[in-house]
Amino acid sequence: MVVNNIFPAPHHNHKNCVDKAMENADKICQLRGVRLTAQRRRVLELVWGSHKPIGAYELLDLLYEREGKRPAPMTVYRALDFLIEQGLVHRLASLNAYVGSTTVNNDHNSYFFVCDDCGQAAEVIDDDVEKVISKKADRIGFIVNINTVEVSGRCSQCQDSA
Amino acid sequence: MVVNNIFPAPHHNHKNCVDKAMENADKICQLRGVRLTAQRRRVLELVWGSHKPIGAYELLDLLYEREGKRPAPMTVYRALDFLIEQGLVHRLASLNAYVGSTTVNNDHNSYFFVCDDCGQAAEVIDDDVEKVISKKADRIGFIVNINTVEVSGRCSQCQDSA
DNA sequence: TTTTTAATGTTATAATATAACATCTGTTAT
DNA sequence: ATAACAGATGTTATATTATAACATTAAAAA
Repeated sequence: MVVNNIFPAPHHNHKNCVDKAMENADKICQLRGVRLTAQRRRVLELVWGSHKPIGAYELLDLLYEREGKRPAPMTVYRALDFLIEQGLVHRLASLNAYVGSTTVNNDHNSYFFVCDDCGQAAEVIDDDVEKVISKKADRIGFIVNINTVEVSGRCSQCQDSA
Repeated sequence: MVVNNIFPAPHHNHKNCVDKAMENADKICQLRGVRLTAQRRRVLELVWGSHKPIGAYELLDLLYEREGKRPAPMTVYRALDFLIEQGLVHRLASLNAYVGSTTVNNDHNSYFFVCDDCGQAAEVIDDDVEKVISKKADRIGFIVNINTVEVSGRCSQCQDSA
């Protein structure tokens, strides 16, 4: 039985999510004394605006649509670098795509469920996976730096609409 | 305390590993009625020959060294596709690189520890991670297809030689 | 206001991966 | 044996993702 689906409902008002994320990002950057410049803000908005992980070149296309001119790839990659550094965005290695972080200023570990069908990604906070990994790591004398955990499959909504 | 380091010793005789892997691959392909052709065999040998995950274009370079002419990328990618399909090789998404599988014909789940320092990757068979993930997946009604679990950090040997 | 640091612009190119179609080779059926 | 077929390889072109290097501008600090 599905206790708690964490994938966003198909027709929820995503603008709210974006707005909240942007407010939060502003707050965090101010707190940290780093600059969420216009460019970075634009990119973060677009990343959040997409309901699924979005590629760097898709972001370029969207910037083109929005601003009338297509910036160089560097522009987007630099913004993404900053956002990732600040934990505002995650990169999904299995997709070469970027997604807004729902866990900023949260020192718990998170990982991702990615639906092969609708393409959405859900970030999960769950220390259990990290615990198991670090237990194993201890046993082999490995010092963990970064856990890349990306689980592909089918979300409950897509199963229902099969 | 390090109970069991699974990273290969720095100066072990790697040729043995390769030979065994190749024998095993021959056996498996025969059993399955699929063809481990000369090309595929060459690529598998080179993947295994590298003591760390190797990129597709590095493989091309090696093929050039070995055969005197550089094949087209397709050649290598096609061989890799086959090898991955047969579970003889894994692709590490976090590195865009390929590594010989130590767990062919083993239905247990495996994942990777990757040393940022020496670059080596160790494949671990350990159902615990998979169990934790699938428990979480159940709770959110997610049907798991593939687990991408790649843990970066520092292996015990590299810590010793710090 | 200088000076110096951080951010952005710009051009070029690296690195990874796939599409599409032609040809060859090994296997199966006749 | 040989025709027919399927699978594997060859070949050319191109898509996709990402970074390097250096010039310029804008913002913060001295």
